[in-house]
Amino acid sequence: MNSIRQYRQAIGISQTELAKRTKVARQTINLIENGKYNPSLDLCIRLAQVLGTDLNTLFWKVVDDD
Amino acid sequence: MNSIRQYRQAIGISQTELAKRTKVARQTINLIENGKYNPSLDLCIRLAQVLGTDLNTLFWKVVDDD
DNA sequence: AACAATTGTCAATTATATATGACAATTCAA
DNA sequence: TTGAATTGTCATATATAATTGACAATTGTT
Repeated sequence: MNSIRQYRQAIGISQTELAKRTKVARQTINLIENGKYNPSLDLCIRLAQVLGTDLNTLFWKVVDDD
Repeated sequence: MNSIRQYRQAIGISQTELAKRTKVARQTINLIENGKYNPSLDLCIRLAQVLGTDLNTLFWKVVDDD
């Protein structure tokens, strides 16, 4: 689905630590990693910044149309 | 702020039409164009698709750090 | 000037993202 | 195999995204 977990583990931090750095609750991170909901743009941007990547890489799924 | 209005006008459609195509209320489009709030990721993705662009182009503001 | 289409905005409501606290399940090192 | 850290999940509460309807302000056309 999305690749937040992989980026998080790549920098070796826990959900708790990622939550702290992006200023949300740990449960929010958990739900997002498990694809259970739909974060706000602001949070997506904070996630991308903290994970050292960008919006497209984290959230843009190319849909091929044939 | 963001460049949704420019992309919308580039394809020559009204807020009402963009709202219809992204399946939200016109007021929602208006608020987003005027930077008054924080859309959901799902909506950001629909906007990027309808406007023929991508998340980074619409919403990723590069912060230079020096 | 008059009219139509578009945009800005307000108030009230509904849907849902996010918070908080708590606890069970799992993973992993001692 | 015990215990600590991490993760999954539940229930309740709060903040805010998004809807609906309506109307004023603006822009564009004839």
